[in-house]
Amino acid sequence: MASRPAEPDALVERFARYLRDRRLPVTRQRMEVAQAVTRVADHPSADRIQRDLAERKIRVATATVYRTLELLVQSGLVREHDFGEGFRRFESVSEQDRHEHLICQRCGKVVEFSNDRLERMLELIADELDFLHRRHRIEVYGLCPDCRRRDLVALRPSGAPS
Amino acid sequence: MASRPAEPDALVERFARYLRDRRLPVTRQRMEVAQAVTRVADHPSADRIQRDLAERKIRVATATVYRTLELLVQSGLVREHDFGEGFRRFESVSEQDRHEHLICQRCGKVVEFSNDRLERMLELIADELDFLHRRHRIEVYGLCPDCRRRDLVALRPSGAPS
DNA sequence: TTACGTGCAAAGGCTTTGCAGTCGG
DNA sequence: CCGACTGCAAAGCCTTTGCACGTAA
Repeated sequence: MASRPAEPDALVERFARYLRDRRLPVTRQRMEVAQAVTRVADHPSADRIQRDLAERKIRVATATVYRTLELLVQSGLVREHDFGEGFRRFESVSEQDRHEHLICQRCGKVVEFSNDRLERMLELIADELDFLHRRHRIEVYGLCPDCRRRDLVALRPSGAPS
Repeated sequence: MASRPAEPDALVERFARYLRDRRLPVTRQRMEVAQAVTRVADHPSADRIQRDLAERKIRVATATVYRTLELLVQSGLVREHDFGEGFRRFESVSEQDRHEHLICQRCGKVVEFSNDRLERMLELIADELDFLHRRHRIEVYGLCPDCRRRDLVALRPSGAPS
């Protein structure tokens, strides 16, 4: 179900092409950030991306990380999310791959799912209300299988849950 | 379709009861903020609420607005939204009233809609993935009828859109 | 060469926190 | 009275901006 991120190299390559098409410099930093977005699993934040690069001894300034992410989003190669955590997350998009998210409220894990009927319904609903549908997002918050199980176990021994 | 906010007085009253039940002080500021959330249309931000109160010559500190909103959210009487604008919005909830949002990307207008099938589908999908569904949100971004029309008009006269 | 990018640090916008004074129950 | 709240200002967090220097093409 859940889509794997686009091949890192594929995204980097497409980003490079995007930049060249616009006569924009293809810099080391831009390529590194693009690569990190696909390399780091689970919808990384800007900070997470920067730390991933740091671990690999690649120093890129915070401002550059943000500026590059903005370019990636504009290019359509990366999707931006706000799960209400106080910071944004990013995710590489392999085209024609629409999917939504389940977010675990306990451990923060993010799982993807897709359902065509769901997507189409929203377009219809927008249409009925005379809205021009451009994009949408669907997020389900709850407990992932692991945390859900852990909850049950925690409840069993004695009496009341916290 | 779109639900009207709960009667202001109803919400204030229920909030007061909520506080009393927990032996928490029912203060003037708390009641004013609660009232403002339902009075101000269109999913106000904390700032919007504070300014609404200021216009009515009611001075409530920013911190108090935020602290009260947190209580309101915890009480379940108010829903919190993050439409990715860099700030949060709030909305009073008249119970058993589940609805989702259409957000105009041009003028920021927010329209509500509800669709039971949609809601149920998400519960089913979560279930299939062994997730415990607690809540979800669905947001459609696009152009409201007005802005959509304005766009057409703007395109008609001569050649290219801006 | 030259426009555009990068790093750095400072500034910004929203939200939270610490603390002394105040007030609801 | 006492615990909880309020206002105020400062601090926090993520993100953006200004500017001098560096670099892709």
